[in-house]
This record gives sequence, C-alpha cells and structure tokens, in this order.
Amino acid sequence: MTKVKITFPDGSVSEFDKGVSAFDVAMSISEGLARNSVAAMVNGKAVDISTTLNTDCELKILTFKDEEGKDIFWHSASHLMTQAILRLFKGQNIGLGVGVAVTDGFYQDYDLEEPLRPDDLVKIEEEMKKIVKEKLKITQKDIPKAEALEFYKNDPYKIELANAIPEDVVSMYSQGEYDNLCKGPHVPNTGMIKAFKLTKIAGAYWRGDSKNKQLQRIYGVAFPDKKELKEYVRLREEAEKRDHNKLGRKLDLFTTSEVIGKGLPLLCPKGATIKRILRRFIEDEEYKRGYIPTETPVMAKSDLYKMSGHYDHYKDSMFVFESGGEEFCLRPMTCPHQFMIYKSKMRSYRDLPLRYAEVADLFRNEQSGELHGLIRVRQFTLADAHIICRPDQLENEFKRVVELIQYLMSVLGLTGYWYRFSKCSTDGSGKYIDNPEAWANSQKIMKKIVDELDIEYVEADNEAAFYGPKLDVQMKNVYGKEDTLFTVQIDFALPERFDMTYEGEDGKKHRPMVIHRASIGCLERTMALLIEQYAGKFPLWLSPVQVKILPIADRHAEYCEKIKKQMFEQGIRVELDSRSESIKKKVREAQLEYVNYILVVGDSESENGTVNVRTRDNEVHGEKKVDKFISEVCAEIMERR
RNA sequence: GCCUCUGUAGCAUAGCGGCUAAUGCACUCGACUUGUAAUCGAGAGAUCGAGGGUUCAAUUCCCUCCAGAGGCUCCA
Repeated sequence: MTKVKITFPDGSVSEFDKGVSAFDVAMSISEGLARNSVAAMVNGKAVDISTTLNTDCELKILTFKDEEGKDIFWHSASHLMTQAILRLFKGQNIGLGVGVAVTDGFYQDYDLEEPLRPDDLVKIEEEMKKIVKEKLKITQKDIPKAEALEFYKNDPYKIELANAIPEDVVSMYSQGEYDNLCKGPHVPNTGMIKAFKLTKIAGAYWRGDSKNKQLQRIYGVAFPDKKELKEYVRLREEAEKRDHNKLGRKLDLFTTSEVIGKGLPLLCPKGATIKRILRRFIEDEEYKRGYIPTETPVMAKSDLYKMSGHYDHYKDSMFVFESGGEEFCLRPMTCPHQFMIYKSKMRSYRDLPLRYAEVADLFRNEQSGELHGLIRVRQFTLADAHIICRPDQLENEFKRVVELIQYLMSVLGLTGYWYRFSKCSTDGSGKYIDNPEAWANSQKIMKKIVDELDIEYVEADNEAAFYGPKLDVQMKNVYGKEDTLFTVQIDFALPERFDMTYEGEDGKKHRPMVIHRASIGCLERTMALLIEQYAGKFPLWLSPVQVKILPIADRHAEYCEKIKKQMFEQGIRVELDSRSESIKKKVREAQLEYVNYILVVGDSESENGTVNVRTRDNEVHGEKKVDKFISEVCAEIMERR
C-alpha cells in the first residue's frame, strides 16, 4: 500500500496509508483530539475532517480553540439554526440569505412570510436542541449547478448565490432532511454543537445594499460545551455594565430630552467637567506642538459648501435652512471655514506649515437609526485642525500628527485600538471626488508614509473621506461595534477647489497640501469610550469629582467647608456631602459615584487638622494632615504628563 | 432612512378593558450624629410618551406621531 507523508504544525512528519482520513490521523494522535476536531487544514486550506489524504501534505487538526475552527463551528451552528427554522416553518416559502461566522458568533439571513418575534427565538432554540440530540451526520457532495438551481427554484437569493459560482459543479451539504448549497467545511455531526444561544433579531439588507429588500437576520453564538456558553454570557453582562449609554446616565454625566430631540445629548455638570478637561488638555497640548487657534462661525452660507464640495457630496447629512432669502448650513466640518482664513491674505512658503486648530462644534444630520448615546450624535465637538503645508513638509507633518495621536492614546489610557488605512473605492458610486489620478497619487503617498511609521494597520476600501484617503484610529464599543476615534487625512482636492496658494522661493504661485486631522477626536465620542474603558472609574486627572468630603456630624461642617475651600484653591475638584445621613451610607454612595478619594471628618480630624482618607475601592489610607493630602493629590494629578 | 423590540414617579420594576395605579432606590421633613455595603418615622412625587380611533368604559386593544434599544445602511 502506498504511503503519504504528513507534516504537522510542529514540523514533525509521519507516514500514513494513502487515503487515510484527517479524522483517522487525529485519532492516531489522541482520541480526545479526534473527538474535538471540527475540521482540518490541509496545505493551508480548511476542509472537512472526513477528507481523505492522498498526497503528501501539511495537516493541522482544527478544534474550536483555533480561530479557523471557531469560524467553521459557528458556520455549522448557522446551518443548525436554519434547519430548525425550516422544520418550524414548514410549508412556508423561506428565502435563505447569507449565513456566516462573524467575530463573535454567527448569523443567517432569512426572508420569511411572517416577521420573527423575539419569542420565536426560544422555539428555534428548542428545535435546534432536538437536532443536536439527533446527532445528524453532516455530509458533502458535489452536484451539477443546474440541479442546484432547480432545487432552489423558489428561492431567488440562493439562485443569485449559486449563479455567482463560476464552476458548473457546486457543493451541497446535508444533515438529515436538510440540504444546503455551501462550500463548507463543516463539523462532522450536529451533536457537536452542544451549547448555543440566539442573541438578537435584526434587519439586514440583501447583499448589504440599502436599495435591496431587508431580510431578517438572526444572530447567535455557539460553543462545544455549556460552561463556555455560560462564561460568554457572563462576560457579555459584564461588558454591558460598562456601556457608556447606561453608565454615563447613571453617573450623571449626561442625559437626553425628548423635547430637545434625538442625537442631542445634554452634558450634566460632571460630564461637562470631563469634556472641559479634555478640551483644555488638548488645546494646551496642541499649542505646545505649534498649532495656532482659530474661532470660526458654526454656520455659513451654502455657497461656501458648494465651493468645498460638501453641498454635492454631503448635503443629506447637513442641516440646511433658509433665512432672509439666503440659504445657510450649520457646519458639518471646519475645513472650509479655516481655509477662508488662509485665503484672507497672501502666503509665503516661509509661512508654512500653518497648523490651524479649533475645538469646533459641528452639526451633522445623521439618519435617526444611526444615533447612539454619545458615540453618534447630531451636534458634537471635534478637536479639529488643518495643517496647510508645502508638499515637502507633508510627510513630516503627517508623522507629527501620528505621534500626537500615539501620545494621546497613552495619556488617556485607551487600549484595544488599531489603525485603518481608509481608501476610496472605484465603484463609481459618486461618493468621492472624481479624479482617479489624484486619488492614486495621494493614496500612494499615504501608503508610503504609514509604511514608514512603526505602526500596524489594516487597509480598507471605500472608507475614505470624499476628498482624500485617511488613516483612522478605530475602536470598538462594549457591543463590539467599531467606530473611528481619531483620523488623519490627506486632502488633494480642497486646496484646488478653494484655489489656495502660496508664493514659493521661485516667486511663483504654488499649491499647498492640506492634512485634516482630529487629534483627540470628537470629545463626546472619546468620552464615551473612556467611560467604557474605565467602567466609569476615571483616573484622577479625568475624574469629575476627585475628592468628596463627608462630615460625620453637623458640628464638623465648618471645618469641612474650610478644607474644601483649601482644596478648591489648589484646583482640586471637590464636593462636600453634608446631608444628615449615616456616615456608612455617605461613604457607600461616594464609592458608587466612583469618587477617587473619600474624606471622612469627625472629632479627631477637626481637632488635629487632618482627614481620614479612603478610596472608591475601599482602600483605607487612614488619617492624614490636610496639607499633606492636598500636595499628594496635586502630585498625582500632575503625574499624567 | 429601514427591520425587530420598548415607553407606567428622577431611576429600576409590578399591574390591569372597570376600585384611590403598586413596590424598591432616590427626593423632602422630623428624629438619630452615627467610622467601612442599606438607622427609624412621616411626606411629596405619575395628565401610565403624545394625538386619534374602537368601546358604556382604554394606562391596557387598534392606528399615527415622538422618543429609546439592538442591528442593517451610513459615519467622527
């Protein structure tokens, strides 16, 4: 019998009989591995575990612990869900959209006669459990495409998917009575999917295009055992406790009002304090780095945005209104305003770079469904700047911006972010300024720059600004939804549209380059991610209430007022809780507000000129002279820089 | 904008085609003056999101609008 050489991930090589299955190879390693194997990687390609090996190859047995294994497991779970739905809604004409694994589970889209209701999920889960118990074998076969098209004659979605396959032969997977067009691979048996949960119902456009029909999407997660599912649910609950939209309201950072309108949050004193800290911090930091301030109007005549191109490319997202026979817009961006300052006089090559910074209030008429807490709003404050520079300065200026951003991330203590190089797309959607040559050029320049920076980034098509490519700093919120925190953009279009020039050494007019950038981002959004990052427990320098003084009895009030004043004078953000409540209760409440330091003041403290210090985490620091406490707090606040 | 869901006091929940709409926390007043997770007593607070319809009767059922949640699309 002929042998095949199989190379394992650790580099070891073993010989097996030709035609051995990946499963048998797994068995030869250990029964446990075979039992847990969801699929295999043969020469880097994921295949079913039942695949036979007929030539020498590299083999990796995939379990749920491997990223690829997880995807396959979840993809199989989506099939399990579909089988359950087909059983439950037998007789209905059900269109099957896409079903795939995502980073946090799986989903499958359906076109159903009746919309699904939340309690349907329970029924579907029950049916899924039955199918798991049946331990149906999952098998694959290739069939002629014509046969598949006949099979799906009532399902326009599957037909579209099948027609997109270039080959004449297509792959079908079967488990019990359920056959599905799918390239796989899949777990070998429905019995493997022991623990799962359907998490949400959502609408989703067919093929991700809002012109298409909206299908119903069911999201779920699945695990090989119940313990992992339980742990997952626990982690989800923990994460949701950090949700800025709930926690921020609970901590009195912000609120909303029906009569003010959607996407227009109100910052309460504590939230406003945090915003002010961020604002003052970034204004000072940028000033140190050579930025110069501007203050420009929050609105302008439409003509300005017609010049910039916003009116053509962005009008749907702008608040446009008429007054005195003229049309105005609330500004969605600061750029054209600052460009008018640039154009207000002649500029020499010696003047450049000009780094115009403005912490600017911006207005964007976002679609109602996109609004979310402080992350996506209709009015927000952006730490905006436009660096107008000579082409030879572009690279250095760009790098300085990235350096600033890196500095900010470390000072804010934000983790889990990544860089995205956002490019335009060539789909001719009209979203972008039509100048292929300039796009190619500026994307080339940007790629060169980001490659030289010591950063890792992902490339993304169709994510650019309408006037140029971007380097975005991306973060996820507690629900795993991705948003841009900071952004740096190279603009090839607007300097020309505004006919911005400078006089060069040669006495001729030249075209400057522009970098658009948001250093500390939109303050509201940054604040939201800070709330989630710290679960509301802000570091001292960002904390809206750094110290809370709690008198034990009324007779200590006078002393408390005195030390409060002393701390105020040192710039410490301090509150005094003089309610006649038990000291226990007051301490507990201060801890729930995540106040950094809690000072208890009784007879001993008032007589000795001390305070009794503890933290929100209930670390007891004990009695301390007031002056010493103040200087320690001030030192801790300064440490940040 | 689209899909699904939700809207009862500041917050969290209960409730029902018909009684004075219930409970906890928070709030106010009084007592207590307290030292590490809930001191005692009293009180106030709700046009049950808004408007319309069905009904003898609607907070409850239906419609429209407003607002909120999670997705999709979009985006800082």
